[in-house]
Amino acid sequence: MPNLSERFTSTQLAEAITAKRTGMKLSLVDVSEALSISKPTLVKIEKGDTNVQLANLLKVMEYLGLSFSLLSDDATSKEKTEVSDDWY
Amino acid sequence: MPNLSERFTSTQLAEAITAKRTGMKLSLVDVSEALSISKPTLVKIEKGDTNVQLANLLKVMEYLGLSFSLLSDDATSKEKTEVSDDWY
DNA sequence: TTTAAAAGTAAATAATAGTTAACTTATATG
DNA sequence: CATATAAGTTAACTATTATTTACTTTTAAA
Repeated sequence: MPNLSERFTSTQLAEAITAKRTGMKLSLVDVSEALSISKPTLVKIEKGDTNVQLANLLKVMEYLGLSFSLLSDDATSKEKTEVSDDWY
Repeated sequence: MPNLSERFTSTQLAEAITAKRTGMKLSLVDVSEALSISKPTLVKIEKGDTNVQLANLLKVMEYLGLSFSLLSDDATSKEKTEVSDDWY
């Protein structure tokens, strides 16, 4: 059973993107051309550089079928809790 | 029971950030000064504008105790699955 | 209602990410 | 090995985001 409350670091995110892209047999140029972003920018994203536009990261993730869910450190409990619509 | 496979949109992320900040009784200026980012940038983030630096978003999230987990659309199943270390 | 604090906006400038084009390693594969 | 494809890098230039400062609007409390 996967640990659903695991935080993701930007490095892990970058690794997951590369893994998903290569698993889909897509080259950097395949993806960069499909999304109209440059290869150096895509390389930055896959290196875990956080000095990139959020919009570019989201385009890449959507194209590869990756998405986020959000976790909130809850001060009142020891566990991190999933943020849902009725959370706030 | 929270739905752990729920995708988050950038709008929902923005709303969660504002909710967490106000819940912590912090003003925009409190956060922007603590993180050395400008108030207009923080407002952009809280409006769900994705044309912001990932680094700035992550700083805000970390400060407020929010983090991501990653979901992968798995082509072989109907469910989205959590990305874990042994996923790729 | 007056005041103060916070939220939100705007415009000019500064800072920096993104693009392009070319080049250099790597990694297969015939 | 030789060749082709992909990965990764670099530098000059362009495009865009971030900052600063100031202002307007909203909210809430006295």
